[in-house]
Amino acid sequence: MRPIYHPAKSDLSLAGVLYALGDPVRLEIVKRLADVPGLPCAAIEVSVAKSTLSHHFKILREAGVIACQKQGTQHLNSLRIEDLSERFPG
Amino acid sequence: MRPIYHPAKSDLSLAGVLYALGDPVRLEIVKRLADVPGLPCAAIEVSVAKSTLSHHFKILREAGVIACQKQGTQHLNSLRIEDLSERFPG
DNA sequence: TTGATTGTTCGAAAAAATCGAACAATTGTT
DNA sequence: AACAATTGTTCGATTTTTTCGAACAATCAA
Repeated sequence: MRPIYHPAKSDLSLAGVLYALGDPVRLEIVKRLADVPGLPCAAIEVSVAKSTLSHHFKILREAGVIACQKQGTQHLNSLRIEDLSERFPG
Repeated sequence: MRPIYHPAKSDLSLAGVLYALGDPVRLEIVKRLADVPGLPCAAIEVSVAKSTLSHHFKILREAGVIACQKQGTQHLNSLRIEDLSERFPG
């Protein structure tokens, strides 16, 4: 089990973050996480295959929008709000 | 010469706008237009073919990020800042 | 061990982006 | 008018990205 990769705050790019947010499914994920932090992937009901959903989480994670932490069989996700607002004020 | 299509303010979607902004070339265009409103397409120097650049402007236009006005042979572009900030406060 | 749960990886199919060439509209020049 | 120059769009082909289902991996519980 390798550790899950997360980019450093200084590595986040605005285009990358906007790209990650610019998909209806991923935006929905972010909205849900904004309301309820710590959700596992499976708690998001969207109409895509689970492999696609996994891909969307990866995009969000690698863009620095969310952080992911393994707990048992599930992955708990939360927004990196602080990092994002410090890196891109406004 | 048909008129150029622009979506109504009420038709703008957040995912659509973020999608339009989530590309390095389009983000660069928006940054340029934020500094200098009224630029024609040709005034943006980016490393893509002009047909691709035309496509990027179309994406931005149809997402409601920019407005386009024909003047002679060129198309003058500007940001729809007011519409965007009213539609998506914050 | 066996089965259930949660999520990832893989290869193939579908969708979107990119390019160059051809085209269209307008302006200026002869 | 005719011609060329400028600005941008449209077209078809190629490349890249997204999506899916199936197989796989990791963890927990009985």
